[in-house]
Amino acid sequence: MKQEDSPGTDPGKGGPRRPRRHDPARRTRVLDATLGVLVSDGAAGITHRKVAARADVPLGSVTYHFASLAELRAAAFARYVALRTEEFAAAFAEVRDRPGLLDALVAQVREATERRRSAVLGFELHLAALRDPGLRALTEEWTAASRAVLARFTGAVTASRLDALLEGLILRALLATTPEPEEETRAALSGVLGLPA
Amino acid sequence: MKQEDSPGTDPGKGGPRRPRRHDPARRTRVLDATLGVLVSDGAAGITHRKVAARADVPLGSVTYHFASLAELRAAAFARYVALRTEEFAAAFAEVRDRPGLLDALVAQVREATERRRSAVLGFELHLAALRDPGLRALTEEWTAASRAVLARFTGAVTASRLDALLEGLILRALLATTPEPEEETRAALSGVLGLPA
Amino acid sequence: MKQEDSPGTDPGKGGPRRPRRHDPARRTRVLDATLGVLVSDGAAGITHRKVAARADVPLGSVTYHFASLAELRAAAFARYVALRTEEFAAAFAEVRDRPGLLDALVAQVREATERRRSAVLGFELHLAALRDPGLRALTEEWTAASRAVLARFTGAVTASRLDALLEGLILRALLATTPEPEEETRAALSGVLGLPA
Amino acid sequence: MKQEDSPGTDPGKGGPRRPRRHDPARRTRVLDATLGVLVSDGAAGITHRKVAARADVPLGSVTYHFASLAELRAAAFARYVALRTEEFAAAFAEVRDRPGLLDALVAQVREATERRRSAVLGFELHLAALRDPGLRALTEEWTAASRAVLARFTGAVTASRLDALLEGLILRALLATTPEPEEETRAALSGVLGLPA
DNA sequence: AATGAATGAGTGTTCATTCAT
DNA sequence: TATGAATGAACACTCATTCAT
Repeated sequence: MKQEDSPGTDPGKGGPRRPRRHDPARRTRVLDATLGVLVSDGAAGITHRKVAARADVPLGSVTYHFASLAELRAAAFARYVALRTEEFAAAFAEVRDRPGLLDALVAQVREATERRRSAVLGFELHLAALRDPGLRALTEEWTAASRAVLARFTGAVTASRLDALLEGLILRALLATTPEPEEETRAALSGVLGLPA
Repeated sequence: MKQEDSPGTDPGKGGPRRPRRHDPARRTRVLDATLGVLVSDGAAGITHRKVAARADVPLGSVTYHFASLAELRAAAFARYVALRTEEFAAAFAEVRDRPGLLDALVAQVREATERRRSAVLGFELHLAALRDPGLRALTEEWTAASRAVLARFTGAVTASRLDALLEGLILRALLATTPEPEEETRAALSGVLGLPA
Repeated sequence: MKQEDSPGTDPGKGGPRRPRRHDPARRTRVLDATLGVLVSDGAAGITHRKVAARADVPLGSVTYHFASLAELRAAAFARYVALRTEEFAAAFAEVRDRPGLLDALVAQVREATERRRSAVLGFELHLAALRDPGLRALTEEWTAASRAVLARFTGAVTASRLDALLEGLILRALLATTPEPEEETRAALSGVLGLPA
Repeated sequence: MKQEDSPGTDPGKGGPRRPRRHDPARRTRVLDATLGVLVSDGAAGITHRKVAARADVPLGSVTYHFASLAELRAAAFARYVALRTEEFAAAFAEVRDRPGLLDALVAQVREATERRRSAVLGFELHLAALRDPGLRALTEEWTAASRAVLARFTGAVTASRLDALLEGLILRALLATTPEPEEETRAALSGVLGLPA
């Protein structure tokens, strides 16, 4: 909270100093840092200072690239949706039939508990959008993209049901202290898919 | 340490003054005010000041009854679960058969969009519990209570699926800009219940 | 910060409950607790709550027995002086000659570093009296009593010098990270006493 | 987040308004204000607000330059030691022989009662260091510097005794309601110096 | 006589934002 | 273009004190 020494000198304590100028990836690095803060501290825990520290950029750099906290938050959520949508599509890219689809869906639930990070971000976005209609477009886009991935195998109606159930299953899985057996997850999804349990 | 106005006088700005001592229901009123703030501003938006203003009690009264914000938040969530559990049970009290159950479930989704308040509180609790394991006991208790209500009609396994699907459907319904037709909701739930769509 | 259960019941968690009425030693217990807080947190760190907790009496009991914090502080200092004066006199009660006096004085310095508590209290009183003339009478009384003890062996003038040097030596001893050898302490006091080093 | 008055206008209540930006000496002014508060109210009486008011800077400026109160306090004490050490050295700069040294020492005691300010600061530092080992380095540095000044005339051993006695004499002088005659002070110091009284 | 609920001023600290450089 | 000093509102929390019981 005070720069005692001139920048560029004293490479000594506390990590690399900052001779950084011209840093084209900075915007992206700031957004990734923002997602990190979002996971740790929630949407309301995002502050310019925390983001700047995590991205290792000067405080002024954050306010320079993003006019307000709200803009920063929205941009970070948008980046999350872009990343997550791609990831989701990739998870189903190799799927060829219904049993394969079921496997992939079950894996989604399992992986959510293994890497809470992404799931927490998703719920943060949901809750933020519940309050801020400005984010609603983003959540709809996301939902539509997810359904489109699933609809390739099932048709729109079933895709929609699957998607809702998936959401509910992931939330339950994240909150459970004793995890449900994977067979039950599989059976629940099978039912909606019209497959034998 | 500085008495700006004599008590009882100056009803001028900002509403009625406060001759209130001895107020046994105060704790509860503070909790209800906290739930109100929670709905408006989210878990991180809870502040002693907002709660005090909404409950029409002095600031010190909030900190007196709840040693910390975390304690206040936890107590408010606990009150929500108690209220919501009772409400949920009541909604299924008159149900006698599977078609009746289906009606009641569909009504839950419909009502969530009509009275966002309670649904938002539920998701706030979920997200808070995702970060704070201390709240996990409360969410588990809540989930168990909800499943118990449903299990009366369906058995434990189906109740669990219904509960997860219900959660997902409600979230989707709350976030949708164009609401899904109620028939689709009904059909999705019917599938899990094993009823003809 | 809230008494959930009726007093007298629940002897369970957190130490003995409080069936205490009629407690004639309470005033004294409160004062001793105040001295404890004084040592830990300094004169400005005294609060009704800390004192009440340490004395295991209800908050109201402290304000009941002592009309204000200042009164409580003054009473605690007075108790300290009474205790310390007696202790000091006792330390010299068996002294019969100058060499014995020297030994006793050196012991005072040594013991100050061993039991910082009393020394810290003494300096707290000095500093408080520096600001609050109302405490000056107490410090003078204390100084006079100390000098009187020493004067029994040395006459008033030397007693006064000894007392001042003792104060300085104790302060230095308390603050030194590497303690001075006891021989040096002995030599310094010897000089004032007119004894061969 | 709320601009009550436009900057530069309203010179009305409470002194001149603040168009002050760019103020490189601000850190030092804040430290001097802190020493002022320290003298008036003691170490525990230091608050950001009192310091800000005394330095005539906004509250945020104090917290900006000093990350915590403890840091502010430590920096203020360090500044005091620097100033006081220089002053002490200056007081003995012209001393050429033992009688001159005695005069200078007696003057130190006399001046302490005349300008209590500095003496009080010294005792505040002692007491603070008694509790906070982090300040011990500062007090040791100070003691070493003082002894070094005196040792120029007397050798290390006598310097140490003189220093301790000086401390005790000053404390007694500050607390006495009826001041001791200067001759007694002189005699006490003479004894340690090995000069004829 | 004794208690603890109640109150609101005051604390340290964090922060979004502005702006001179 | 980019930075960080600067500002004041807001925050959680502590507290001396008052007062109804």
